[in-house]
Amino acid sequence: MPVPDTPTSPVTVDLTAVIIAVTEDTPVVLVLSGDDEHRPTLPSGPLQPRHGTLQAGLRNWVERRTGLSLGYVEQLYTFGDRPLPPGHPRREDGGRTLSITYVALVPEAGPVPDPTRDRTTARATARAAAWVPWYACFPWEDGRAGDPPARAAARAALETWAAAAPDAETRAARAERTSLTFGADPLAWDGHRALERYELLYEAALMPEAWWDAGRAPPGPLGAWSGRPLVLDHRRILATAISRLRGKITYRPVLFELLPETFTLLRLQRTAEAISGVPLHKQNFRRLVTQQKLVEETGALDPDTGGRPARLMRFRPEVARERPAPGVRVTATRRGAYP
Amino acid sequence: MPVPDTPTSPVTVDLTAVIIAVTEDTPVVLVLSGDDEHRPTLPSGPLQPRHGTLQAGLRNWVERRTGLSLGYVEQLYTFGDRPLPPGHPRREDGGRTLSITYVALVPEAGPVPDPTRDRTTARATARAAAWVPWYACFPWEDGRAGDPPARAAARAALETWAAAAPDAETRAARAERTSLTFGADPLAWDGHRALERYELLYEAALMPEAWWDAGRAPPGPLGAWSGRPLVLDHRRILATAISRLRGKITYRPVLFELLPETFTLLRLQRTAEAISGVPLHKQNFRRLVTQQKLVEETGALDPDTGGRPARLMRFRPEVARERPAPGVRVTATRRGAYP
DNA sequence: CTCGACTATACTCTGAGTGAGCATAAGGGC
DNA sequence: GCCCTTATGCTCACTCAGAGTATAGTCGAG
Repeated sequence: MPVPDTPTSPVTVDLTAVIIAVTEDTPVVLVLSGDDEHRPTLPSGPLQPRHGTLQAGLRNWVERRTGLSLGYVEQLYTFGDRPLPPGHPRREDGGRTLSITYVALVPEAGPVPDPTRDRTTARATARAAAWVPWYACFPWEDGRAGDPPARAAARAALETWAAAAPDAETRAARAERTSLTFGADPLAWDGHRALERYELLYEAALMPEAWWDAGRAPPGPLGAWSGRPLVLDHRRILATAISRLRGKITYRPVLFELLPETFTLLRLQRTAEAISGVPLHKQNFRRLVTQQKLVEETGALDPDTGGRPARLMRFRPEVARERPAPGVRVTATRRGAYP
Repeated sequence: MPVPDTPTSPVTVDLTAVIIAVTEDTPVVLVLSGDDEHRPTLPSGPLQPRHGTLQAGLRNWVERRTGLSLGYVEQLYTFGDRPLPPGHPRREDGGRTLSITYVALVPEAGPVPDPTRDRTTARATARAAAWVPWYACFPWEDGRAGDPPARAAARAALETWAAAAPDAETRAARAERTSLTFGADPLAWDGHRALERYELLYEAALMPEAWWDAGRAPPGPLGAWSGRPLVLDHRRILATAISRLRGKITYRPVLFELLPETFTLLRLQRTAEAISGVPLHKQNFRRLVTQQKLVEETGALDPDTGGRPARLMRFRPEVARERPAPGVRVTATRRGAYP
């Protein structure tokens, strides 16, 4: 319902993909090799008239850029307030760029992205694709091996920031948010708040992106704990995807999108741990998965388990009809870390 | 990263609001009086250059259209594949309209929308705003008084549709989806699947919108069970909002956005029931809310309870720091319906 | 060929949380 | 005071989840 006398913005829409896999118990995301400043970038491309639907447009871009043909795809969020490049406070025509972002899950065994594929079609934009581990970008999010040092470092930096607030009220508010998202009790750590944590760190100017977006250089090296930045707001987008996924695995059987047709229970557990960033109790995890009837036996055994061979399982899709919210509960073991 | 040789679509962006309140235990949504065919429409307006952020643009439009100034607002979904008006298979310039949709929650006690406010600013587009009960649009979603007749009617219509499938495979798939979303067991009813249910009914051509979108008139009256349609895809958007909200109240304290500053526990329960469409066990609900420390006593009593006066409570925001997922569990009482 | 390392799998114990319902308290109308 | 209404307190049974112990297979070193 456009109103006649009101101008509308010229808008460019970018379709951006967060493509997730879990390889050797490591959660990874697909990026294209860096921009001018050598920062990795998520695959994306502009929405075009020939794209029938938004999702079709996304699949098309990903295929052209990386050769990957996606399976599970889900819309993530629409970002409209992109940081503008310094020196360009606003586009001349008053327009703006929207990013409609999607998460895609691909099984480890899926085709490996092949940038040459793109080059053969003579695209000037072809760049090398690579898998980057999530936790290289978010070291504080990986609690699988116990409370990571980066977590304490982030908390300390935030506490300094909170204490430096101009007035008591701001100080209290900052401390409140810090304790809410980075609370010191490892048992109360809430994996779902990954996005909140990134946003807090950004706001506290502890992420270099905050400085770049402001058109300035970071005051100094921020330390290894702060992780690897991506171009523009792509690290924020990745944080959004992580938060969303961590929630989703608890009530929908999406984990299986990340696994091959058959897998062992340990493999399933490691995948759940990779996504949630938390160590799980092995026996209880198996009990949960089996008595929820999420999987069924194939009858085959995995030959290279190392010890006693594990049974190979397969996902049982019927579970969706039987249980309202089939998924894996993720509560960290009290002892922290793997046994 | 636009690619030089690829055309981009001219895109118009519409910001659309699903504004929710609960009045007298009825969940309602704010609509503007009908379009040409007298169908209600959600408040919306085009994104403009002067809007700083998407959310600011939305708030601005809602304020201009209805006089409401929104509190809690959350992005819902971006729809890009709007049904095109019949006779216009595609816009001449190849462009399209995106709808970025938001859910807003307002307390019952909030200001009542006043369309005259808009008229005084001489907008030709001013139309009367009204609150429409959700369940007028989705009669099958309201299970508070026990299994509603509309639910059985919808299921029956879907089963007919499934049986009429051309081949056995399609037949099985349709029956599967029907039983997944509309399963006959009232105990297994999953409130979160509201969107899936609407989409299934749409696909089965049991919603008039499906016919309109195809450029045809529905073959006949569909029966009261099919509920009240909205303009374009707005009923789908509302279904998306319902699904999202039903999920969210279980792990975030958003219910309180719908309530005045102080309220009785029964009022809180009725609000939870209104949103979830399911009757709750009174004593257990109180136990949950109190021992989760979601609320605290104000010391005051509600004078017009009817029987024994109820204590007035208030939300305790500190709970967000103490509990990872503060919210109200919604499991229907086994007996169904209110006692 | 036996032992030890390693991993898979089975089972037990225990306490917290939840579904259900009974019982009691505190108002109002008559 | 009786009865209706709603609020509030409490019990009981049962399920499920966290933690840990115990047993079963397989491999490789000695």
